[in-house]
Amino acid sequence: MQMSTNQVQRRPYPVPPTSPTEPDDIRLIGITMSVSRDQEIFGEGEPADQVFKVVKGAVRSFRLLSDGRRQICDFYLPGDVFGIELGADHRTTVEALTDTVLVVARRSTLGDEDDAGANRRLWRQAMKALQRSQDHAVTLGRRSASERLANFLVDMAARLGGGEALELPMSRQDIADYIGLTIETVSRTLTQFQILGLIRLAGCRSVQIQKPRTLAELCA
Amino acid sequence: MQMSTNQVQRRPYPVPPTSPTEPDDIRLIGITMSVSRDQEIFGEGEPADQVFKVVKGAVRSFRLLSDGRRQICDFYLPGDVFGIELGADHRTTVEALTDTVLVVARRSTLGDEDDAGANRRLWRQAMKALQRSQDHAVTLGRRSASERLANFLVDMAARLGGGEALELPMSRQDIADYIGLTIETVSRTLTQFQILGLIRLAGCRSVQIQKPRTLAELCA
DNA sequence: CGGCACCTTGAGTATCCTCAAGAGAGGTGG
DNA sequence: CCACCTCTCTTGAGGATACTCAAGGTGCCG
Repeated sequence: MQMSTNQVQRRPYPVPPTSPTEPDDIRLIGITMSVSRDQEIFGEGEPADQVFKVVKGAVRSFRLLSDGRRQICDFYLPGDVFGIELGADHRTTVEALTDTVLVVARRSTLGDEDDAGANRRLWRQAMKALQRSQDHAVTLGRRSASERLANFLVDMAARLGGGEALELPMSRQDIADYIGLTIETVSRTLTQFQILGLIRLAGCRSVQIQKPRTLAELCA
Repeated sequence: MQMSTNQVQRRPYPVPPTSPTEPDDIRLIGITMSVSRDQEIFGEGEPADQVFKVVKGAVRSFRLLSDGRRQICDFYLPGDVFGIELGADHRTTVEALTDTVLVVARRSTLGDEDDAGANRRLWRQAMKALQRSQDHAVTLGRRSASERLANFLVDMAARLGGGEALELPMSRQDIADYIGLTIETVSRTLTQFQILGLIRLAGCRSVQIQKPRTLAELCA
C-alpha cells in the first residue's frame, strides 16, 4: 500500500459507527483511514493482509492489461467491503474515486477460526462479490451499449439509495472502463437517453432518472 | 433439479475416489450421479441445497437474457466444484457438455460450522470461482476476438492437463457464448490461428497447440 | 450410404471505436 | 467579481471489428 503520503491520516480507536449491525455487516474493528481523490489504496500484487470497508466516498477496483487498457472490476460504495482475497496478494488495484473514509482491519483478525460470526460475515461479503462479478460478466459478454448503460444506471440508483436522483461519484472514463465501452460511446448513449426523455443530465455527475420503468426494460 | 428423467442414475455409497486429498479438495461424501449430454443438472432459480463435483466429463454454467442470448459463466472440468451459492437459489443453469459423472453433497452437511476443514475447502472453492469470474470479466470487457480465443485456449490447455493436445468438451457455440462472440467469429479466428501456424485443428473438437509461446503472447 | 448436426466460409452491414475538434464546468488568481 | 485556464465531457466524421444472413462443407451416426 502506498499510504504513506501526506494525504493519508490514520486515527486509532474508536471506530466511527458505520451502520447498525446488519446481518452481513462486517463490524470492522480497526483504524479509520482517509484517502484523497485518485489515491491508491492498494496495488495489484501487493500483500493482502487487510480488509477494507467504505464509510464515506467511493473507490474503484481495476486491472490493467499490458498495453494500458483498464477494466474496472467494481465500484465500492459506503457499506461495501473490499480487499478479501483467496491468496496472499491483491489481484486488483483499488483507488479512491473521491475523498474517501475507510475502516481497515487486519485479515488475520477476521480469518480467525474461533469467531464463527465474523467468518460468516466475511463469507457473505465474498459471495456477494462473486454474484456481482458474474452479473458483470453477463453484461460485458452479451449486452449492447445502451443495455450496458441502462443496467449501470439502474444498479447505481439502487446502490446509491437516493431514489431517482443520482450523484455519480465516478467520471465518464470510469464508467466506460467498467462497462467495457469507450468514453465517447458512453457520452453519446447518455445523450441519447436524455433525448429519449429517459434521464436528465444536470452537470455531468448528476443524473435524474425520468422513466425508471422504461430504463429497466432497456436492461434486457 | 430435473434429474428424474430416465437418463439419470443415482448410486448410493461408496463414493468413488476422485483424487487424493488435495489442500482445497472437497471430499464430497455423497451420492454419485451420471448425467448424459445436454441434460440439465440444475436450473436458474431452483433451490441450491446441493453442491456438486465433477468426476468425469464436463459441464457448462450459464445465464439467459430475456431474448434468448446466453452467457456461459464457466465450464467445470474433472475436479472442479460448482453449485455453491450465497442465497437459497441457484443463479445459473448448469448442463452437461458430455456424458458426465458427478458427486453430490447436501449443502447443509458442508456448511456445518463444526467442520472447520470442510468450511475452509468450501471457502477456497468459492474464492477460486470469484477469481475466475473476475478474470472472465476482464476478458469480456477489454479484449479483441483473437485475444479472447488465445486466452481461452491457453486456459483450457492448462486445465485439461493434456499438454499441447486439447480435446475440447464443448461446441463452437459454447465457446462463443463463453467468450462473448458469435460462432462465426470463433470459427474464423480459429481458422486464422491455424493459417498462422499457432494451432492445428484435427476434427473440430481436437486442437493441437503448435506455438504455445506465441499464443500466450496473444493473450495481452 | 444417407441424413443430420455442426462447422466453415462469404458478402454485406451495423455497432462501436478512433481521431479530432469544440463546448462546458469548476477552480484559481488577478 | 470577472477572466482565464484546465480538465472533462460532448459532438462529428470516418473507419475497423465483429455481427447478420446465407450457403456450402465436413464429420458422425444410424
